Amino acid sequence: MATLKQIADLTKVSVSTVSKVLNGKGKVSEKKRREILKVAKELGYTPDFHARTMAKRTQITTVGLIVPDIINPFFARLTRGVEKACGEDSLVILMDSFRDLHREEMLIRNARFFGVGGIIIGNSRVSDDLVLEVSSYIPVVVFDKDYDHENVVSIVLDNFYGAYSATKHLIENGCSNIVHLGGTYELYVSLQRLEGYRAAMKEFNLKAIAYPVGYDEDKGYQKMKEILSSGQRVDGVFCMNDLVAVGALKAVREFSLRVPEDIAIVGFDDDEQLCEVVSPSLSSVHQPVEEMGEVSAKLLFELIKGNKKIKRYIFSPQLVVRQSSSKRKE
Amino acid sequence: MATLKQIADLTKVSVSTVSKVLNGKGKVSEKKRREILKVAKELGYTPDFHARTMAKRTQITTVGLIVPDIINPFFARLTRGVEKACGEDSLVILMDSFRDLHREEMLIRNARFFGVGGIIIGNSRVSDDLVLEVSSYIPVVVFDKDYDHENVVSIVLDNFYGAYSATKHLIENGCSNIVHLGGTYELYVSLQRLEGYRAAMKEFNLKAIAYPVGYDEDKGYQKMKEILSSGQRVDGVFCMNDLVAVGALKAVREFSLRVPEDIAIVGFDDDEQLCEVVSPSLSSVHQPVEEMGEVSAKLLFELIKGNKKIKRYIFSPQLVVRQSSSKRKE
DNA sequence: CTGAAAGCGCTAACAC
DNA sequence: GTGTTAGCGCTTTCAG
Repeated sequence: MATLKQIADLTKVSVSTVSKVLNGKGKVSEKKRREILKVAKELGYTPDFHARTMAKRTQITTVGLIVPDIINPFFARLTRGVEKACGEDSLVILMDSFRDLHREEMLIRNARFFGVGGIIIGNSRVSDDLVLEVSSYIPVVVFDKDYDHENVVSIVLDNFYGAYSATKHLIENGCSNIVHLGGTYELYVSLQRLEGYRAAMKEFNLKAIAYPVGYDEDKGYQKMKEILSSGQRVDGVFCMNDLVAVGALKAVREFSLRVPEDIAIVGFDDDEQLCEVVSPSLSSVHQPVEEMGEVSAKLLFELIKGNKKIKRYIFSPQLVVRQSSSKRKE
Repeated sequence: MATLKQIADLTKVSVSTVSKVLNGKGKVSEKKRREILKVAKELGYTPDFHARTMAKRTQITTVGLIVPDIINPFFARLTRGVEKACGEDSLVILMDSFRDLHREEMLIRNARFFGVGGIIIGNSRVSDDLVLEVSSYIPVVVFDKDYDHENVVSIVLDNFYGAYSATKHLIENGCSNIVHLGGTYELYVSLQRLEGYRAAMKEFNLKAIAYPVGYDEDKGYQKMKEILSSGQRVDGVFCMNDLVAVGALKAVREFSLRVPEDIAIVGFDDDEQLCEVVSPSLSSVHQPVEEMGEVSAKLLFELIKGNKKIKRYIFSPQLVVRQSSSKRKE
């Protein structure tokens, strides 16, 4: 790597003169300037990033974004949002844990050695201790869970409301035997959605029937098949996420039942790529993921700047009605 | 930010002693060591990344990964691969151009000021001039196109072969009136796939009928509807990508034709999330994207290390047969 | 054991 | 106009 000094030696001037020319500052004779520019180009000179940020006061802040799985559209969208919030003067260092919790903790713990100004943890499963530990060194943004530490802000989605409105929608569209295919209950998010579902059912004096199912298509498929085989009366299904819903949809079709006429289905997350491709298209509770990513980055910048006022930011999900649950008023 | 000097002052020792303790090097009296560790923790000391990389010889190499759209599963997978290749000692700076060519060029041009060791350009539309310009400063890995410059290596997929084998597969499964819904022909990739299709058709003395259609679902849907409305005989469709194929599938279903019995369909890219969710599931030509990402990172590291021997790396796609084109032998 | 000193590459006063 | 100097925060000889 070419350095200022090399250029200086080659052109018989001082380092500072070279620096001036290359940065277009101060006055330098046209002759030297030409010579310097020429040599710099020949050498393919590129200023050393680290040296420069050390010498200057003004740093480019880099944010460490830790996701469990960049292939998952949810996190890809989140990433997009974060990227958007980083204008010209911030960089995103992406760290994928490949769904390995151990690796994830390692990444979080090491992040501070990589010169990031702060980190965004796009996952709700991190241990509280780790968050607290890391936040004593650098600002942290986390999702889905509140922390009362001055270097941490959390972004939460109103899962309760999302589940509530999805369930209510099913009810208002004529369903009365609505089951909930939920996530495993050790996850906070799953519990909140379960509660939202229950609240809506209770409000209309309907019996809540919920199963902890899981998070992928097959889980939804298997459980739904089981339910239908058992002869249990069902005319509506509210699912933990879109994948589970797609699985349920598959099972319903196998039983030659119509969606939404016989059974209406609503998912959660609103992965458009998925919801609009299946037929009938799937109604789902939309999370403003991209916006959430954008806001998390902005809040991180605030934290880095020293603004300690913000503790959390709540987003409201919104139901997107598609074919799988509409026109069902009887 | 706490510095070594602050700790040194507070503990009445020299900077170098503090450095030794914090790095576990050299011999330091137990008493001082304790004191230093204690103060360091209190201050929430974190070594300055830039200062450290400057002082040490051993740098963490960071790779700049430029993608047009991280939400697109193709690029998400590519990113995954790159991440995988970066072990403990490399970081990925992700830069999303949001499909804005102008922004993309800006990102590529600026990358070198961010201290990256090299960049991977996950897009085939960049201008040759830009690639050449940037590669005079830092190593570059590009896709789909060859360059004869010592600081550039390219990763290419054998699109011709992929298209050829997909088409041949359709023929061998009993199709003879096979149309190709292709991409726009200004894209190199589209042309290669078109040629592969043609080659296979020619080999079996069948008439090639190809249309430049585009890249999204709606394009495939519209064109297929048009074709079916026209009464043209069709029993097989080979599409530019999976989205187009899904669109075509939709159109075929609307005409109450069976897939694959009446019309078999094959896509390209093998986006599993998509292919396995539609029904019937979609056959597709698989690109080993993740592996491509991994290899591109590895080659970039070679380039950075000074290995100038590798110029390009070719990947072979592989057909994945699913319901939309199978069991059709008559 | 401990610390002074040099230096990584660059910037920014401040002299000349 | 141009060069000297003093750091930025850290690591690493090398004396003591």
